[in-house]
Amino acid sequence: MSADSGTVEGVRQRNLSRLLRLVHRSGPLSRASLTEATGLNRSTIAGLVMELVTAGLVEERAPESSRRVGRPSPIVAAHPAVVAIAANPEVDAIEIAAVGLDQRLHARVRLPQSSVITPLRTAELIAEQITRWRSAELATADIVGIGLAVPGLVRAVDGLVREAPHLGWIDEPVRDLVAQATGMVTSVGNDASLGALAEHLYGAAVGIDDVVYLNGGASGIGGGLIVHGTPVGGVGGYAGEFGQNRPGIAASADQRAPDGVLEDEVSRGRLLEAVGLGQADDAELAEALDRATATAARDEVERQRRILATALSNAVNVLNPAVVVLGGFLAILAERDLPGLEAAVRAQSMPACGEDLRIVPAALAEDRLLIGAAEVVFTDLITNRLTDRLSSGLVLQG
Amino acid sequence: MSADSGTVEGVRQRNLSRLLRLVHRSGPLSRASLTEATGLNRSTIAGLVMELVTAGLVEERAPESSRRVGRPSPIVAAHPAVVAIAANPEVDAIEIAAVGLDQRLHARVRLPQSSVITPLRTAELIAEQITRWRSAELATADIVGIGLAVPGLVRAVDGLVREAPHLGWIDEPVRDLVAQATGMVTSVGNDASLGALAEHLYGAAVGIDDVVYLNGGASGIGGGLIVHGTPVGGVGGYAGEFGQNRPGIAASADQRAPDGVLEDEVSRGRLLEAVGLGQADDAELAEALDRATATAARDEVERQRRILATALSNAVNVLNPAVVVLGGFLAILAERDLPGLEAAVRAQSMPACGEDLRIVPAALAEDRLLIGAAEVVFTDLITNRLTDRLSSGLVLQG
DNA sequence: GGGGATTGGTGGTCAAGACCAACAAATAGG
DNA sequence: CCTATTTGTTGGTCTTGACCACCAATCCCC
Repeated sequence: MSADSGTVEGVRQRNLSRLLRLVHRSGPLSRASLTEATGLNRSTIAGLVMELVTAGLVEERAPESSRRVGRPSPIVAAHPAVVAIAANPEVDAIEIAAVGLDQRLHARVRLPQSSVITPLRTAELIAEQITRWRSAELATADIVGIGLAVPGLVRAVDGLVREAPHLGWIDEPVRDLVAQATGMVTSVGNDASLGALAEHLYGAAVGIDDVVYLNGGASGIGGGLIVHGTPVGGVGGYAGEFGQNRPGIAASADQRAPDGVLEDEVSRGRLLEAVGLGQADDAELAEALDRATATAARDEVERQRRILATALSNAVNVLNPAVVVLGGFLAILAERDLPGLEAAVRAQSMPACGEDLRIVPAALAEDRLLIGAAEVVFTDLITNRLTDRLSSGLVLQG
Repeated sequence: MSADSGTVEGVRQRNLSRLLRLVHRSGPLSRASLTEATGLNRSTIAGLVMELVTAGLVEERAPESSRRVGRPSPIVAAHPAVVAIAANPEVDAIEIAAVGLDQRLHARVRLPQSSVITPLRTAELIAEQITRWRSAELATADIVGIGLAVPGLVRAVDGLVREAPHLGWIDEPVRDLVAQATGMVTSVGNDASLGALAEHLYGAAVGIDDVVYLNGGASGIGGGLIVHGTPVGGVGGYAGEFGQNRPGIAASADQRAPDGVLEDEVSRGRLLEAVGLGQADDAELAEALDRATATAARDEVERQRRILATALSNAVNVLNPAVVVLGGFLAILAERDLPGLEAAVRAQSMPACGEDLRIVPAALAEDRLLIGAAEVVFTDLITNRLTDRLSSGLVLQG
């Protein structure tokens, strides 16, 4: 409301946002490159940067030796003290991290839990961890908000966790609980959607505006969409649930679960079973699959790849993405023969849709969920909460 | 380039666009309601409206008797002379219309063709029709561009028709051909995507930001997506090809085409066959289905509805739309028991995704394709080409 | 070490656009 | 006919950014 988009003051807001977004996403940039990227005047850039510096959001550093003619341009970087707290509650543990506006991971802990974590306990643990960090790693930090990645359906409007089967949560007002416990602005999102966001911004799909992301975890298959460069939520914010789709299965012999959904057929559990493992992490699973000589194991891999290919084709036909990013055990399945999978998907898609398509494994490690959760906080800060940070520079008038 | 988004001049551009978009989409509005809708100052609105009036894009009319206290506010309406030409080439005919910025259909013809129309012939026919109209219905009209709705895959960047199986077109530079023949700005889009756009703006999904649209025609099933209130194209612009998806079919007895795609199973042809008709339009088909007593016909309807429900569920899980709009024979299938179809879709979707979902038949008649095609022209005009229309009002300074 | 090139800093001017306040116009209702 | 209310109209103000000129800083290359 205060930053009317139609008014002249709004221009400055937008330009400040553009600048901050640039240095946040692209990393440290010289002032010269900022003028080039934005098309604004040198003096304008100088003023905008100064405002961001005084707001404590950005830092200017001595220029690097650029190996170029001319006066070196100072480097503008995100202020290292600005951080967001990201958290990811799981069945057996909760992971909490402090992610910097400069894309650095300032701190990170994994707090194992003896029993399944509750929403209230989640809020408590986050609050405790923040106070602990505040007197140590984050003593000088400027915490701008909290982002949660929850393995379940999250209603976008109010951060209510509708259902997190893995955690046993139903209709839990997680956002409000955490906000109350910490007194900080909090946002909650679906873990897979946040993974998609992270891969889009910093991972395997950087610069790609149309992305389909599927992640294979122990509990099933989740996913997220990027359309026009922005994450897709749908009305409720529940979009991306590829795992619940009913896949077309060409050969009926390939079907294991009658009337089952994708994650019943393409599952980590079935892969573990096929190689005779009880529990294993992704690396162990990949290795076991590499070693496996039994035809049963290989057949299971091929079966799952066939079904996955059809499921991906359906998504490709509808969304025509430039890139499909696969994470978790789906990446393992894919990487056993990436061109083969691409070919299989192309064969079942509209030819034109297949042309521009690339299938790639996820590039970010497990902290992609935390990065994505933090990113939501930063996006909110940059686009909506900038005005509040820009303290009164109006004294000059007197 | 000229209208930098970060500069002050861009503000006026955006405000002019907002105003014009409002009167175009919402119809005639009083100046008072424009100030309320935009939050801009009265005097600002006056200036903006005047600029649009002098540009010939908008008209001011005497105020209506508002039955309210106070000075009556003049009505701002889209200028009735501003029109876009919309065309829709089909197998046996080409349909051409002149759609007004005021949402009126100024003129419309259907030109039957003895043989399948070629791209070149399409361009010629459009050009001829325009010259014909120019000396009659559109004598005083201000034609701002041409929009084509093509039943096939259209590459977004250059308007190349990659493949229109129905017309036998492959890699035809339709946009350039039409632009050359007419000398006018031309845009080309997939017919179903344009139908989705029309339903979103003026039809069954007005005000809904997340829409899935499926249209059942004689040649198959096409579709379009609206996400965040804007049409989704994907990288190439081929998004929305639901018909090529491989549906999950729960009961193998329901399968007719082995390894077939959705439009092989759910098809107008199979319905006609089931009721023993050779050719029929949608009304006749609906009536025949109503009359049909043979269990074979009813079974076929139920079979197609089952498969359609699964296909819709898949889309609902991934996109979490607020509304699914069904057109063509899919509307006939759906309307035989709309709550039943909704229930079937809900049963196969994530519960949360199903909650906010409504399934509705398309509200616009067959001209929805033409409306959508014209809309693309208007959107381009409003967002990109406004600058060119605003002729030099700089004389006042002297 | 000097010349050329690029960029930052400062100070000032200029144009553009939106806002604001006061006034005029037009209407309903008494 | 008069008043209250709403809205158009007008002229002035404020903020913002562009542009310019000049100087200083720093680097590459000769």
